[in-house]
Amino acid sequence: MPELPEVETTRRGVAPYVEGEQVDELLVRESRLRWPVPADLPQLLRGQRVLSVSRRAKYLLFHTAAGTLLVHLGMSGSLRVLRQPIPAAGPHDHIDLRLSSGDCLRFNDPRRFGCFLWSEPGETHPLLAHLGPEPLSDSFDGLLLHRLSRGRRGPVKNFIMDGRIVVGVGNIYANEALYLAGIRPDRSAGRISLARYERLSDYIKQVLTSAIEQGGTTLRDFVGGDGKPGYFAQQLHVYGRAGLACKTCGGVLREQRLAQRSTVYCVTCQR
DNA sequence: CCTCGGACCTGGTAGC
DNA sequence: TGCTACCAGGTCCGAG
Repeated sequence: MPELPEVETTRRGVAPYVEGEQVDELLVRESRLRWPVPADLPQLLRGQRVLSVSRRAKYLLFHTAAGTLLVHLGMSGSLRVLRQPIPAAGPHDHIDLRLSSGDCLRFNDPRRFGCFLWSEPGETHPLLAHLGPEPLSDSFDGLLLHRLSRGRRGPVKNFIMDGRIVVGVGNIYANEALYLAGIRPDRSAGRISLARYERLSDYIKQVLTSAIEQGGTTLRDFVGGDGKPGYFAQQLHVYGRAGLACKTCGGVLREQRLAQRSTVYCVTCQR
């Protein structure tokens, strides 16, 4: 599920239940995630108070005085808050974080592309060391995209999905933002003007912001029973609509694979 | 440095 | 109904 908006929605959903609480136990049922869960992670976390939950790119960061727990949801991961009585773990419920309140933060991830890692106080985890700016921050704009794209020949869609350029732009929103900006996904990044990059950065911000706002309507799902984080009720213009009519011109939306990812665009409205 | 393809996994669905 | 092939919201890594 997790594009940036859903990770942020998860953060907002779990933070009220986790912040200020002490970790009673980290229960690891399956340690074979994208990277092995460190064997000493339960010991490192036990008794620690979670001071805050923040987000960097698509990583959730649980800060404690002893260090920071890094969580990534990969392609299929989710975190849910469970209240007492805590239901039995089901398939793919790999990790439980038991809190002193009696609540439980449960990690489920069928594909196991997610991760639970640790970083010591004051050190930047290697996975976070070379990340680009947050898309919703002021340091991300068209000027940055224009500057970093000079000389690059690869498709602009790959460029904006490169976490070293800007983080958090996943496949769905890359497709959507390029459509809204009127830019063909396969155009060379280095041959796009500053004006068009300003338009593109604006739409990236807009589409992520509105998706986060809509994600906010599903917060209760993180506490409740079946816990399927709702998919964004967001109106998608192109993603998943190959072969259907462009909402602007009525033409048939075309599909192409870029970097092995499904890419949908309108040949008329995107140049 | 840049770009590309493969890799890691499981589950759902389309097609035969 | 059953089997197979392909696809899926991410992103790291190594080869060229």
